[in-house]
Amino acid sequence: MSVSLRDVAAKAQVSVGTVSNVLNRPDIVSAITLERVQKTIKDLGFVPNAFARHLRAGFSRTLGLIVPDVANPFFTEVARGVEDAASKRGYAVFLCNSDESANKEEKYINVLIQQQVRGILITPSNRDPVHLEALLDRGIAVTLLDRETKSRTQCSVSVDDVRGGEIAIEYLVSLGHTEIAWVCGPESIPQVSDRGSGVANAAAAAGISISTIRVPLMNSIKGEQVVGEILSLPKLPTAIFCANDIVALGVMKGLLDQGVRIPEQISLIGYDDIAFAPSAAIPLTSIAQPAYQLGVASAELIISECEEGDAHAHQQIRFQPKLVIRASTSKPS
Amino acid sequence: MSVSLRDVAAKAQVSVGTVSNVLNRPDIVSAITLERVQKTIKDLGFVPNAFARHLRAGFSRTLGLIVPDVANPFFTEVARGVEDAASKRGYAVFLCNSDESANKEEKYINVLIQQQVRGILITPSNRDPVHLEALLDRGIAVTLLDRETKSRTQCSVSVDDVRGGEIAIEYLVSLGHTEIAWVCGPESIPQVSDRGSGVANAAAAAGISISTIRVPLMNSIKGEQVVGEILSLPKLPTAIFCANDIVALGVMKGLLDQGVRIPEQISLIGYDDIAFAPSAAIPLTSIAQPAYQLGVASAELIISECEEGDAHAHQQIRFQPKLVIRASTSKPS
DNA sequence: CTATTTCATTGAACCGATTCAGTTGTTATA
DNA sequence: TATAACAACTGAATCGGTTCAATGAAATAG
Repeated sequence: MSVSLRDVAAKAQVSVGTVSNVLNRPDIVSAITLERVQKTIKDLGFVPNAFARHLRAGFSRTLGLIVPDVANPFFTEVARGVEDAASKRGYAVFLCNSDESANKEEKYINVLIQQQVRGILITPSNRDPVHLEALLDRGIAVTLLDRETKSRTQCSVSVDDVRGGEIAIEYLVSLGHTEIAWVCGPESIPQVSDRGSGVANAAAAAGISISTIRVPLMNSIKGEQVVGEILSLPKLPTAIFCANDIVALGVMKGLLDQGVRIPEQISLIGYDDIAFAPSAAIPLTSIAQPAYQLGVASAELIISECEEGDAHAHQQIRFQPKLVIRASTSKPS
Repeated sequence: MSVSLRDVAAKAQVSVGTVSNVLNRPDIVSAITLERVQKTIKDLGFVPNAFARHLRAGFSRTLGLIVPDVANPFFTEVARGVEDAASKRGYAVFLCNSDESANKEEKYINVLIQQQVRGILITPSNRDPVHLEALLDRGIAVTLLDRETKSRTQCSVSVDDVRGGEIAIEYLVSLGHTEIAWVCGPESIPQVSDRGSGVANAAAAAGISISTIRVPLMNSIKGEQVVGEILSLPKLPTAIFCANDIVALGVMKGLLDQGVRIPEQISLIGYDDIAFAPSAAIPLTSIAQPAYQLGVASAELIISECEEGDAHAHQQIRFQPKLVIRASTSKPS
């Protein structure tokens, strides 16, 4: 069935040790043997068994990536970054989807331990992930993704969500808006609460008060449904900031259906700058996050931790979000 | 560092064989020993090393899934289906992104061989994937995903794209449209060419001719840009069928920007029924594919192939697409 | 011409879980 | 009482690469 290193050794008339050396330290093998063995490897179609290799080595060249929602374009971009960076360094990646459930998260962590992954990149569902500490005892590196650690025992790569919230509000204020609504999801989602803090900071700095409207789920249907509530606020807002683009697009549709003109009557700004934002009915102003780079940075960080060992210093990398201005925002009339 | 089965055996004062039996055939172990060993396993935090287990067994409980584009909502849904079904049967899944490149595809196949996956689910980039045959010799099951096989040596799970094209055109014809434009991508993409065949079939059956407009990339920007070309066709179409929803949303934006009313002046229909379709500026009529079920079915199929061995009969499962009618289509005026 | 170093190669031990022939102890059958 | 049948458990062999002390051969030094 499968060709083993021993088969190659027999066919090439050398010892198993030599074949192993051809694979791992070709420089110490004589040119003539090297060539003969390499030819045999090709002829037999030999592919080394990663299990056996890493069983002996005690560690693998595999990473685990656990995200709360692969369907979210932000995380697919992150995943692409992780994959690209990892495969450049010869690592394979298990992509797991926790669906925001701590249960599924724990289950996947267990699977990844069984698979002997070298490191785990994770966006934990709850704020204080105690169970991750156990991984370090097992010699599995852990890097937090899109979350910041207080503990200094691990690396993290995140985007400054507080600043993102500030940027959005500061921009609206700079345009002259004073009646602003903040449409967000459940406070339990760290991104939501951080962006909310940014909103509060900027509002305080500008000396204005901002109405908060909460949707139970961050999808476009809920965004559309919440428009009625927005339009019946005691003071009609001249600008709306949504916690993500999907919700913002729902709100946009709801407003347009009600005959509200964007941005003339109400300005609208989203978060994430998803690929579809420029092609929305009204091209959407949004806060962009460097999702791909986030993935690349986290993969490189964890791989360096795996390979440098004790020489590795834990780092907390924090990216800055960026305002992308399109047609959905303007001065209030 | 890591706790091995031998450590558990020593601590619990039994042989390694007994500990193994506790894990794999608990019924043949006496109740008292069973309990003692299980307690020890918990105390030591022992997690079996999948490498060693499968090195011995000769096969793993891991699958590989290779898709052309994880960012495409269709494939993320498929992936969710695969993951859910696989993890229900105790299998882990490597998710790989080939980016439509045969090169990357080959590279990932190699990685998956090294990881000793039991089976590979793949949407191959080219129509005739010769290199996949080699996997069968290695004892790795292969199932085609969203592609059909002519060869009877493997399973496949697909959606009838030809029928999908027919359904869309038949529906438009039934509304009374006779001037229809078909906006599609490169002919090299199998989905595009199959849907195109369906369009041609239905057009022939209805005795009408349909203008084909091709975009080089299937994204919404290209969709928006192609609107000029559509509006300058010798005969202005009363309906447009797009090869996927993303392109359709671009076309929708382009039309609305030009002041064209949808569906009064032009009806619009997409393909895939992505989550955002109902929330588009004009809710989009689309052809839905059972993406999640596609994933579940393919995972179950390949796992049964892995476990039944020779008893397994290769199957070609083909799902039917479904028309979802929303506000973007109506009778021509 | 021997002594020492260098270079290429060998082959057995090892990683950790599984498997199975074999051992021990207990209970049912003739 | 002898014997068969069975249950519970043992421990060495095994899977396929990797590693490293040991070996042999050739090159260089004394």
